Amino acid sequence: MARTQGSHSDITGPRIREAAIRLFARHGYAAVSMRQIAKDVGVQAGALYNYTPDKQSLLYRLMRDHMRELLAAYDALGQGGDAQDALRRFVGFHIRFHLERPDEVFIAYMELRNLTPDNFAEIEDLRRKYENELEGILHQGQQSGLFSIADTKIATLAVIAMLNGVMTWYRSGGRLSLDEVEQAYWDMVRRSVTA
Amino acid sequence: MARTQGSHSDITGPRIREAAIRLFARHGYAAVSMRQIAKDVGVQAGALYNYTPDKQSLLYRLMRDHMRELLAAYDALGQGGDAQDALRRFVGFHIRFHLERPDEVFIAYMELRNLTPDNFAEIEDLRRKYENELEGILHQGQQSGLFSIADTKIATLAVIAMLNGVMTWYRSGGRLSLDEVEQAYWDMVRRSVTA
DNA sequence: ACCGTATCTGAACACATGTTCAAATAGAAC
DNA sequence: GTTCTATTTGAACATGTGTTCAGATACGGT
Repeated sequence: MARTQGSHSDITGPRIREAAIRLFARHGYAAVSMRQIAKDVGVQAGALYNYTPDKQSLLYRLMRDHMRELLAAYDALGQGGDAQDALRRFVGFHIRFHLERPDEVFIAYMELRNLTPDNFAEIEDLRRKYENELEGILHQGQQSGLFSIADTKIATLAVIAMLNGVMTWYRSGGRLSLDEVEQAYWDMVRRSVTA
Repeated sequence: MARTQGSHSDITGPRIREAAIRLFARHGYAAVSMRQIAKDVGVQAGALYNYTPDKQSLLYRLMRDHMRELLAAYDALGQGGDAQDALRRFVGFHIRFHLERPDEVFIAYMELRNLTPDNFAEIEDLRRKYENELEGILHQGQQSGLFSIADTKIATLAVIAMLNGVMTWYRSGGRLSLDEVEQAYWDMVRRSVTA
């Protein structure tokens, strides 16, 4: 026995991605075996190697694609307005983008230590690019007198950490709507940097 | 060959703890084997089982003890002053306590998913207790008109997330002193909740 | 000096791991 | 209908996993 019905690269490829994302997010990269992923897809373990050279690359590509999507989506937002407008745009974007992909986000910042040094460096580079977008906003607001920030680097990381916290508890259909959550975080972020 | 020179429960026990903390923090619970821990201690894998019934309990006790220490240390801080004083005390305590134990902290919130359901529930209970301390402060400040917070539950988690961010970047001997870091975070936290 | 016990070793167990590959087959192209 | 190739299987490989345990040994008490 070998090739099964309905087998095709266009189908199996994405299904492997989806299964890996779900399983890595749920149990962690190290705790998930190639056989578990294969079983979830409905295929034997060996078949996975038509789509990834090894387990490490599977993780790396997941994270790399996620970070690229993040940067591309933020870029597509466009610019305009003053620093406060830009900050508000950033907060809203960050919350919504991340809540739409909880599994990818979880992986992207929980599995960094399971990347090889080379892969780690590349992902870190992408992450830095995103942080720089926020730091640029804060820096500009500080220059123009709109914000009052002791250290823009600290503030950047503090704001991102604060926003990331939303993923540890928010569940759609819960007590608060997405708009209410966004409003609450925006209030806190705005006040934490405003002069 | 068997029992080696200088072997004693009082020595090996703590060394196993320390090795497990370091290795779990560095590579993750699932990626660290009992043999690696044993090698780090300078002992055979079998010897570990004089100190822990199994690998899971090793992780659980690490996290449980850490959370208990956290709660005990915060309790020992004492009370007094208004909500703003209490909040300042909380911020300073949280930053300092967590920066003193980066490995334990890392484990305590990265390895939750590797706990059995029972163990997970117990750790979550302790974490909740700690969060309630902060929520109490915010709630009291809101009642007394000192703070202006839309939702104390969100604010609690946002503040803790913000403070936890410090551990992702702070290194002693870096650009900023501990006092400067504490001051910067306190400024942001205060402004984010103050009326 | 001897004994008893706490402590550790080393080997073993059964099973899981990532990865490779010849052989088998389903679907596309003609 | 035949051929060709992309795709999958199933078995195998070497190594690693958590855990157990009989036997060996060093230390504390007498």
